[in-house]
Amino acid sequence: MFTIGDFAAFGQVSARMLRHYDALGLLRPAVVDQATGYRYYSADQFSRLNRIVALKDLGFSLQQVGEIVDAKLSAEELRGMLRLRQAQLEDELARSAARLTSVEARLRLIEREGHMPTDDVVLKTIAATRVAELSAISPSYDGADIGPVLQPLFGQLFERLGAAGIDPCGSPVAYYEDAGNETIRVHAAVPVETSTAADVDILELPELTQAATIVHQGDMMEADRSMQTLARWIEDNGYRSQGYAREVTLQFDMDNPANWVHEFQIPVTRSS
Amino acid sequence: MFTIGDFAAFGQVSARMLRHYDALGLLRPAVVDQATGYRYYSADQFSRLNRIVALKDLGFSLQQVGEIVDAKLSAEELRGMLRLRQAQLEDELARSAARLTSVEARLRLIEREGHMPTDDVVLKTIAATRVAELSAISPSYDGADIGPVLQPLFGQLFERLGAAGIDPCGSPVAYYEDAGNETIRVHAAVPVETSTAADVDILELPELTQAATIVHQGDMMEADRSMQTLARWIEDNGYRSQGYAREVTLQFDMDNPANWVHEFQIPVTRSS
DNA sequence: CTTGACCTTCACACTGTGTCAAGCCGGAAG
DNA sequence: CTTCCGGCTTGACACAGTGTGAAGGTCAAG
Repeated sequence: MFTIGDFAAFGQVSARMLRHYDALGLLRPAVVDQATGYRYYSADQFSRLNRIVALKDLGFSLQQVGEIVDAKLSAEELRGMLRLRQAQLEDELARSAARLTSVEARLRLIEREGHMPTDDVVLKTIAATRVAELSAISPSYDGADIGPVLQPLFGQLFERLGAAGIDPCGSPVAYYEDAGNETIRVHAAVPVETSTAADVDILELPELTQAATIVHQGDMMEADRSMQTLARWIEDNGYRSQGYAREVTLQFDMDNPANWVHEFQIPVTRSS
Repeated sequence: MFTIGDFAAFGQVSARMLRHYDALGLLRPAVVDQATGYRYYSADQFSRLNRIVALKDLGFSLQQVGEIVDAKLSAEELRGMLRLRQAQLEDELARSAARLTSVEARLRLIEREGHMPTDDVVLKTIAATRVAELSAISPSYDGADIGPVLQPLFGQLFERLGAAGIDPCGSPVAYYEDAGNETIRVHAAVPVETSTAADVDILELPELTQAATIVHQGDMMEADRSMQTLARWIEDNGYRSQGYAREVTLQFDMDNPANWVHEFQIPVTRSS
């Protein structure tokens, strides 16, 4: 017979936990003194304690541990749980590795620049969106060329939507495609509910399962700065860009570009 | 200006969390309507939100995130935190990998035997212990040879301790060393507080930083079964044994070996 | 009998997040 | 202008596993 303290010390758990297991019915003391309430454990209960500890160390919850040790599960169910746990652990492993890469990237960055970045890149999922859009050709990828094409395009888009009585239901999005001969096709889009409209193209922007995003504040002439931060992040964190970037306009001020806020989104995949 | 719902949807967090961050002072809405209490966020707050999310994704706690984004930390402290986090992540990674190995080992075992083992191996740390001991030579490692040497040895040990008025303060431990010529030296030890004694050897059993342990119930003649389970576990889980095993007697019944309970402890290290 | 170590129960704390309930508010439709 | 729905507010409870502390009873040794 062991007192709770002795049993705990030998079993590498705290007495607190033994009481907890008792309360959960996971491991009942062999004897409880009726008068004093003292718990006493027998030596052969170490087996059960060890099963519990072993299972818990595998990362199962106490409830799952309970189901497993009390053999409420068939071998088949058990296999299932273990496989599930295996998958979870593989996932966890990948996630930890990615975090580690990110932390290391940040350390490198801090060594290089002497401070932490204030514009932070975030990985997110962007849902598919139905948009109304217009497009046009710009002579180059240069911000100085794109602006004069894009802005009137948005003007026209909103004008036509207004005329058709269609309301935008989200923030405007711009994106670009190679159009050959060094030119690019500029798309001005805005989320809508309707699926038909006369003067504008209605289409579905596909989901981006994983997109690296950064918020850019200020004039689009300085977009390069943010795009470079983004590009470096993607490389440093072990991703590869895949497809065209999108620019979401979060705040627009006709008079003062310094007040603009955009989010850049680049679809990425893990590079192996 | 974004309502909490819009801000949340775009920032990939829940409105619940934004309220939480508000309460923590981590991210205050740009405007709170005094009359209604409605929170309104400005577009440029996405930067801060993203910093928070990025840091949180690195695995920092909200409190740490708060310290970091509010720049209460020098670059040096920041580096420190990142390094610490890096170490933690490496640790986590190793732990996850070990768990994964264990889960896989268990799956193999279940495939092989059709059920889960009921005797579970647990990895633990065993603290250094001061013991009083006697030793003798046994002709072989065979249980049939060891028993007749060990039992009288323990008898003698307890007798001498009793005569010297020294009380054991823990469970008896046996261990074995090669003594050349196929023989082994058998040690019978028991923890004590004193550091001097006449008739017995007093020494310190070294700490076992990592020991694979299993509880064996019943006669020591069947110890092989448990030892084999232990050996297989060590191999399957990517460890290597290192040094001599110890047997701790947790329950002893003079008359009925079936009631005996022992724990076997084998020091191990991760095999690369 | 006293003392000190150990036991009892009960309760609160942490972290990050979900969810529920009761009630107010904003905007659109009738 | 009313009515209605969806979104907002606060407050609370919950989860899982563990630590900690208080208030009080018990065991064993001196």
